Amino acid sequence: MGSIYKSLLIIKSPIKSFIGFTESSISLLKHCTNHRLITQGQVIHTHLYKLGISSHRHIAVKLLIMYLDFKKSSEVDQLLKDYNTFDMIVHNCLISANVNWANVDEARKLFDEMPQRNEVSWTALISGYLKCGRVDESMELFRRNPFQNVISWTAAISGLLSNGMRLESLELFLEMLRDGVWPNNVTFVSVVRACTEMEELALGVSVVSLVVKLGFEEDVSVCNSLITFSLRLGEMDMASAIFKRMGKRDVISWTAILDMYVEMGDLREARKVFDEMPERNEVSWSAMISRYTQKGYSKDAIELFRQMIENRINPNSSCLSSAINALANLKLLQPGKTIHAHVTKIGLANDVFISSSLIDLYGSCGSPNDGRLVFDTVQNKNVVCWNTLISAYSSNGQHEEAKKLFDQIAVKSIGSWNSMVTGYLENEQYDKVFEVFNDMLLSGQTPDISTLSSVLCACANLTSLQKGKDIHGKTFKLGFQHNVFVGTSLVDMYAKSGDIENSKRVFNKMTEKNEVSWTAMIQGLAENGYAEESLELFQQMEKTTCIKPNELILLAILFACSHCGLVDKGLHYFNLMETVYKIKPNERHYTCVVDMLSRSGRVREAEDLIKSMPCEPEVNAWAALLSGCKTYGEDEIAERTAATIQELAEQKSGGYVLLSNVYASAGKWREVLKTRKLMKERGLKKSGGCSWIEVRNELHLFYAQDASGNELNEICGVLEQLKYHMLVLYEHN
DNA sequence: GGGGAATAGG
Repeated sequence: MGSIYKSLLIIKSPIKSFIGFTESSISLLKHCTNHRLITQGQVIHTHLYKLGISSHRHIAVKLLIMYLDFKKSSEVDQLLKDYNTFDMIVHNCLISANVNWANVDEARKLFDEMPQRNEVSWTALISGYLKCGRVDESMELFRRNPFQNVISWTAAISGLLSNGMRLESLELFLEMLRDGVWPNNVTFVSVVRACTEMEELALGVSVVSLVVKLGFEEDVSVCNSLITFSLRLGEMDMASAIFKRMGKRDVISWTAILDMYVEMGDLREARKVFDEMPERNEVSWSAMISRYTQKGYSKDAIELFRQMIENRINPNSSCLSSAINALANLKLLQPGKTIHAHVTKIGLANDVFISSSLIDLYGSCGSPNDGRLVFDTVQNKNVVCWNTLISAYSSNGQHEEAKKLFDQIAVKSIGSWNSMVTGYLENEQYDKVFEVFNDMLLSGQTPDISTLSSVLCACANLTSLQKGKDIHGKTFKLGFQHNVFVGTSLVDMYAKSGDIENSKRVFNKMTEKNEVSWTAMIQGLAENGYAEESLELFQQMEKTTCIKPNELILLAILFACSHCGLVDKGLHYFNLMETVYKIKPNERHYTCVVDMLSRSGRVREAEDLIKSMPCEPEVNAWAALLSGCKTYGEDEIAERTAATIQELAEQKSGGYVLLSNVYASAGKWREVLKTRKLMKERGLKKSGGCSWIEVRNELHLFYAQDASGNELNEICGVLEQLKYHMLVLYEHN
């Protein structure tokens, strides 16, 4: 960036004639075109005009290209007027400009008009057809091209590749070799990309030998594409070997190797490369920022984005969308809105990547309707925009809107289906999860890892073992049985359904286990009463892996100790939490310990703990304490605790529910009714309850809020009768 | 004047 301003100063300075001035002007104009520096380009134009050389043939062509690229039609018209010979070069410029604007038909008209054409005219049109997917027309032209050279071959090879015709492009490459045309560095770049996309390791290696034979092993671009090839095929050693023996490296080489460390899961090393890179451009910044976001380090991503702005690097659309994603993860609406405003200002509001990130941001921050506003302004919506808005609606419980959108999508992607599935899952509407899943299978869409994990999660929550087993079967059919996400979901599903044997079986067979997998198994064992095994597994995890215990694992451990009467062991782990594991116990951990102490009769200690808590105790903690008091006859503490619960009940709906449950368990039905009535009067609502039954492998769910009209009356009638019977029974006893 | 390599949303 700095160099262009210096060069501009030279032009402005009185030294107007030096050797190579024309060449300098041309490269400056090229620079302005490539970097979209329109104002600077115009300044240069004015100076060249004043110097009387703006109509110099080579300069005029560059000016024409620049204005064509900036779509400045009046300037283009003026130049064409000045440039009185409307020759082949001008024609070629106009053809390639039209190709860039996706006006290939206009380009064809110009091509047909030409009295004389050269290799450039042909190649421009051949690649023009390929760019808009009109392969047949392009190939027809390619076969008729009288000026076939390495460039037109390369154009066809890479064009076929970008149309997804990988095999055809490689066949064309072989044909080219048979024709006796030698590939150059650009050809190799395209061919290596074809091998990458086909994941053809052997073929790629033989291409490498050809690269060496023809002396391109020192070419930076070729090496860069070979690094990417190695990375995509998981050959990390090969990638770093190529990088190490490169005599010359550029930003792209460095960015590619940075990505290698990220792929290997070593973000710290990636950051080291990033910090040590001799040169960074917006793509390098963007790579680092987007990877931080993807791996869940949203705060680091935002921090890097801030530094980038401070360093006056212009963020590109990838960067902006990653930054917005990071903000969405952190639910930071206000800064997100600032970027939204900025994006609108610089004219990127229409970018599909940025727009879908914005939709996601508004959805994550609870404003799906603002996401809708963004959605409506996007001109070229793609399926991701649709899916993101669906997720935004459904994760905020607006299922009708989500469904309406979903039905409007003409060509649904796997993501569209998954958005619906995840939406219902998040809102605990498990029957809908199965409904969508069945529709999906009927439509012919194959589920992916995400779908199966979600559906298994629904099975786990419904403890529907039969359905879970069906899905387990499907994972084998689809070849996902070794996937870590699917495996973890299966472990969780079997554990939650009480089938601990199968849970263990799946866990032991898993080839890759992550933190979540271990958590699911440890938790599963603890909650199914296998406290000792759970503790053993925990110790095994600490010994054999480098996974650090998380909040949930420790909760499971405390739970296990509590239910097994291992009070001292439980207290031991509780004390290790902050000192060794560096995890601050939350209210749920405290509840567990309070419960543990109360159950074992150490009621006074339990009360002391609850009172010393740095966070607000859960109602459950008080309830555990109260039941401990009852068991061990600690009337004095019981009285205090009951008063506290009564007090809490005044503030929270959960308190009343708890209170009524406490009364219910004591058989005080009149008190229960009184509490319920009190809740109603105070406008407190119990959070939506849900129940279900499984009849002939079909799930039927009932929601508390679902019941309406006659159904509700019917249910209420039954309830009233039940209540009456209970009262009568109680009074008689 | 024509061909290409690194980053990117659900």
